[in-house]
Amino acid sequence: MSLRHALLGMLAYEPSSGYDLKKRFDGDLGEYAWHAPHTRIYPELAKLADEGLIEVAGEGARGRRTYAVTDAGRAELRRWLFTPQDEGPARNVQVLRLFLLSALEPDDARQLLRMHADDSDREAHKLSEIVAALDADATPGEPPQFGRVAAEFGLRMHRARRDWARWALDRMG
Amino acid sequence: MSLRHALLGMLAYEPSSGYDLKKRFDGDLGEYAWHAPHTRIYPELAKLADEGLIEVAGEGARGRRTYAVTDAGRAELRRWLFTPQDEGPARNVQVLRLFLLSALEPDDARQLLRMHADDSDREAHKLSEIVAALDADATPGEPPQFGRVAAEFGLRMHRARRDWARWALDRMG
DNA sequence: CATCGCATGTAATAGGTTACATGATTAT
DNA sequence: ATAATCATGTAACCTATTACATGCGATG
Repeated sequence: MSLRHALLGMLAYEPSSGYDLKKRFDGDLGEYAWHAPHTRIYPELAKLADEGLIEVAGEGARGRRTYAVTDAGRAELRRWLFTPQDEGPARNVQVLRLFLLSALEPDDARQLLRMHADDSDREAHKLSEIVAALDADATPGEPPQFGRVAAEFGLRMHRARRDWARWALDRMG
Repeated sequence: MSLRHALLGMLAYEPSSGYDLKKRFDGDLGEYAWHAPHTRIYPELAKLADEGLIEVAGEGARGRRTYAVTDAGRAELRRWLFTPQDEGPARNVQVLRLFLLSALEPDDARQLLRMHADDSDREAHKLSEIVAALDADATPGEPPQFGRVAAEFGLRMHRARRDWARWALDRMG
């Protein structure tokens, strides 16, 4: 279960309320990395607090509770991040689709590969624009900008997928 | 939910029993693409049969039921494969870990990136050996071997991740 | 006749989604 | 005033994991 670690990580970065975290899940983080609705966030925060991994750091208007990680929480986050990926069971729709290509007629398979290639190409362009915008805003000599680093990851993944699909098409003749 | 489509796809490839499918999930498919335990396979097969997407094509010893896709099932599979990925909510542990790098001290982040790089390098080597073995066995002029194509995908993904991690390390100084 | 693999199932629990609900504050 | 947004919650339902269970058939 990664939700708890996503929450720990975000709280380690800065103390936040459930509502703050929900907004982050609605943004980049939720789009590319991990998503959760508020109905899962709040109970999980309660559980984490119960286990002493986070604590209420302040209360605000409208019942707002700001949480912060405890030392135990920070240790758990580090432990998780440094545990070489057990990965759990595979859940990769993209790769699944590849495996299922073999259930299709060759013509259908080719058409699908072309779709994959186009799709990745579009995503790669989208990301390269994001990357360019981030680079334009960056002040030189700054400490590592992790959004930039994650975007680069996505960019490279999509390019690799595009190139792979083209390679496969080429190979099928 | 992709399990139903995984099952449809495998049955479209060849009629099988729940037990046969379970074994496929325990192999390559389950390791790289999608995993499911038998306790999810059987109920899902029952549901698919109920909806008329598959049907019992034969019964064997020990209560064995062999299922085959119906025309409706084949149509649903095609529809799904050709629907440009709605993808559903993000669930990507790897990318999540990247986002959470920002919650760590720079030294820790560097160390983790090095772990990522080494990890991917190891996986890439593993896959390149598999690919080499597949290529050695291949008879030239054969129709597309999809296992080979899927392996190539994995290989390229790992290489891209490795190169990305090295790029990130380089960028952090 | 014992053991292993085949073949399917139930039950308990946990994790995740969707719909519905509510009250407080800020902005217009 | 009124609407928008902040902020949290309940309940019903579905999906997934894990542990436990059972009986048949082939092999030695």
